[in-house]
Amino acid sequence: MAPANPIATLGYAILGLLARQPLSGYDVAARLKVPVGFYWTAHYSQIRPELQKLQQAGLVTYEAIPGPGPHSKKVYTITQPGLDALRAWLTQPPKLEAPRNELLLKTHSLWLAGPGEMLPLFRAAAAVHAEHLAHYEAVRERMEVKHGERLTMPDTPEFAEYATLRRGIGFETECLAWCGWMIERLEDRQDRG
Amino acid sequence: MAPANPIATLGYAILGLLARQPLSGYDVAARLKVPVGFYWTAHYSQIRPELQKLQQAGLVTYEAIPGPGPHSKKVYTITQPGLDALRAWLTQPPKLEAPRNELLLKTHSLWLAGPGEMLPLFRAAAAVHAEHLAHYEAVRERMEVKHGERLTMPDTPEFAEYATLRRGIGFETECLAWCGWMIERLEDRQDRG
DNA sequence: CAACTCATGTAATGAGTTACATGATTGT
DNA sequence: ACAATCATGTAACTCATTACATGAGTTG
Repeated sequence: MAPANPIATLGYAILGLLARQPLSGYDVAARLKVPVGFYWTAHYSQIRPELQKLQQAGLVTYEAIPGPGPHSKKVYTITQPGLDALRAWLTQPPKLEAPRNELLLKTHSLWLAGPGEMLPLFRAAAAVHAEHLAHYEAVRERMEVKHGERLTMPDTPEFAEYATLRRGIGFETECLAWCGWMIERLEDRQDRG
Repeated sequence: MAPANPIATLGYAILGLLARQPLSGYDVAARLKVPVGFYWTAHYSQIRPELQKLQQAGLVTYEAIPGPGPHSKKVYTITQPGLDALRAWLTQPPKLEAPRNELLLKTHSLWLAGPGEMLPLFRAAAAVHAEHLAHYEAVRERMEVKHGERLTMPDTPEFAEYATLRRGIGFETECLAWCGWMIERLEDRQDRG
């Protein structure tokens, strides 16, 4: 039988953020868009109940700061049991992801449509990947200038950030190359009629 | 207001399979493991109600073949309206995917653990990607030998298959390279103490 | 003054997983 | 005999998205 309140992966994602610094629920949501959003996303309405669970389990605490809005701002901080739980989860082998790529799904049926109809999809995808790549490369250069040698030391938060960034750059580069190949193939077909 | 019974992406994934050949529910599930499973997966208990919806919407029909088991085997075939719906969906811009990569999430917190604890994760991941890559490369060679020139013609199902395969190869290659870099970094740190 | 961001909260719906049950065929 | 595969079906559950509501502060 599984434990009564197993912590979901999202819970660990949140703990991972709070291990770096205390954050409000809104700030957690913002970081689950950028930069963590590249490999794990969640909406605020999903984050809220998860933070409550973590708090009830004693893995985080919060301090309510009376703010200007209708609700007081809650700043969450990770506790020692929270850090322990996060460390224990870290070394567990990750479960395989369920891949979901709608563009590839469409690609699998692209023989049903003409090249002219499908080209815009790949051009749009290429543009998005190019934009991401440019952004990541800019962040990378800033990091390399700012932190230098520290980015080769695996025991710093900066290295962890840099490592995920490298993965993002590799991923986007590969996507872009594939889109380029697809566009080439489709344009070639279009030209020949 | 959205239509009463909008077809989910999974529905189009199924239609895409049936556009190639008639299949039983079980066969659809099998193909949503391999080879479509690389970019879209689903369990049989999810596929079943989706097939029912498609059938009620007139996009597929089925023929019940009395089989040996307790239930008669149902072989589903796509209809003309089904093909039309699939073609219309094809050219719609795909919605952005919610990325979920647990290994990257752990990487983001790897500064909390020692290199010796994290190394097995990356070695295991590298092994899985190497295995996938070898498999894809084998399929690719078989396809290139068997179909040759046809793989450059975007209006054949073979090209569509080949195109998604190329994406898989690129993806796995990139994953492997990144895992290799991570292992190198962590081993280096471990050796120096 | 309209639009946007910060910041919390609720409700409803849809997507996806897990576990279970039935039963014939095929391979070890 | 036992396990695996083929093949369908049901129920309970968790995960995730969407839409909505409140209200202050900032920017063009």
